Amino acid sequence: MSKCEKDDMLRLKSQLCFPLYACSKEVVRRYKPFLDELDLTYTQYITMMVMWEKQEINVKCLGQILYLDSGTLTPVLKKLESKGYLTRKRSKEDERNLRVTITAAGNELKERAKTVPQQVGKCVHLQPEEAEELYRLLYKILDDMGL
Amino acid sequence: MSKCEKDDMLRLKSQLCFPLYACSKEVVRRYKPFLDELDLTYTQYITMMVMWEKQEINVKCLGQILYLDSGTLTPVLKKLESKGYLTRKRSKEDERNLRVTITAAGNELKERAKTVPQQVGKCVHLQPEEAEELYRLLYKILDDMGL
DNA sequence: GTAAATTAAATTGTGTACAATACAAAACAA
DNA sequence: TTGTTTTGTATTGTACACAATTTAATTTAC
Repeated sequence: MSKCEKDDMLRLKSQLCFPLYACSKEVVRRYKPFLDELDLTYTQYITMMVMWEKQEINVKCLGQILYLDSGTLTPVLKKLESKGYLTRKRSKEDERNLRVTITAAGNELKERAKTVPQQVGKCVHLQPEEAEELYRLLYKILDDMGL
Repeated sequence: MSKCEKDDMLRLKSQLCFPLYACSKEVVRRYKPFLDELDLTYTQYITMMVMWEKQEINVKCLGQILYLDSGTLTPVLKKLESKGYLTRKRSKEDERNLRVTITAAGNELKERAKTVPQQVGKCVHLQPEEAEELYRLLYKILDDMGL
């Protein structure tokens, strides 16, 4: 077998986009075993995180927060509705807006999800200052690219 | 409309996984206009980056470098083969291995792709030291999670 | 030397992502 | 007003991403 070591992959390694892409996928993968217990996918999980916070929101707004469009959100929200965690209803004032509202069951799920962040955190061994710096740099890029 | 500002999204913002996930997607999106000119998707692009470097490799090996499995790579490689950028052939020594080899056309594509990194780089305004630190932290996480 | 285990790819099924399009409701303009 | 534009959501089509399964080839264990 030829060399599989990741030495002199200068081009790939020099791009910054690649470790970002790979790291994102690997970290999300670390969530899977814990989210499986809640029968949630990662996308459903981050959607519920917003719902726990906001309780009620429309799709556009949700998409701005999650950096997702209606093409992605519509099926996710329908799935979460079918699981009984939220309801979808057109706004009376403006029929274009779809109001997404969390249900009691949705709020109860928060209790069960409480330990997920810490459990995943155990898989990523960064010093607090490092995590903070990483956090700062990622948001600098995000803000910079202009939501 | 209710508040769409991303204030007090403490939960979402405190997770580190989320900015990683969002940032990865947004940066990849920045590649699209440039990759469109080459008729390459992002996944095809990073695959070609490895091929430009290695010239020949098997699928397993490629997957380890790109953090992708055969389920993702097989269709990508077939697509790149149909575009004439590489060939796929079982290894003589071990028929289980599929050798992926870059073609002359594949190598020629490298010339046209040369400017992509700098063009995307213009969209992300990090200081060199910041980029280096981000790079270091991402690879620390990746290495830490054990390829 | 053959059965069992392992390995590498491919296939299948589910779930994103997102561009492009469609469509209906609301805002705007002449 | 009535026609035009904009806006919010849904739909369609393409392309990942990955777990799980399958298949075929090689290795191993005995």
